[in-house]
Amino acid sequence: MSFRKRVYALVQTIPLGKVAGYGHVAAALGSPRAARQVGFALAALPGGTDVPWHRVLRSSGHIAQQGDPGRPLLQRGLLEAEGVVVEQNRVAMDRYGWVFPGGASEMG
DNA sequence: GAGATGACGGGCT
DNA sequence: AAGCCCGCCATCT
Repeated sequence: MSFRKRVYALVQTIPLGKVAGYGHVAAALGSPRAARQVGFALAALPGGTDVPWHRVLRSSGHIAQQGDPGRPLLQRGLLEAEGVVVEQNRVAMDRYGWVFPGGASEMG
């Protein structure tokens, strides 16, 4: 099982209408500093995958850019299609920010 | 085995 | 508050 495979398996656990950050995904995989690789793995995803890659954004809720202006544009449409409100290529991580199970260390 | 790259993330000004 | 720069880790060659 490669790092990328873990990414695909993990993002598939993101519920509809929610989003997550690359760093959060990487951290959930054991490499909180491998945020780049999360995107690297998602970038390798083909068209028509079973992986909800569009539910993965930057740490600030911003949509990433890949050089292809169509990718972030599609992501924006998919998010809105799920009920996620996007403003200026940004979503309210405060409202749609998904948190992976197992690392539930909220206190208070 | 080593070098180069990239859907990121945080600090400074 | 917004923009620029380097470092990080895994993948590809």
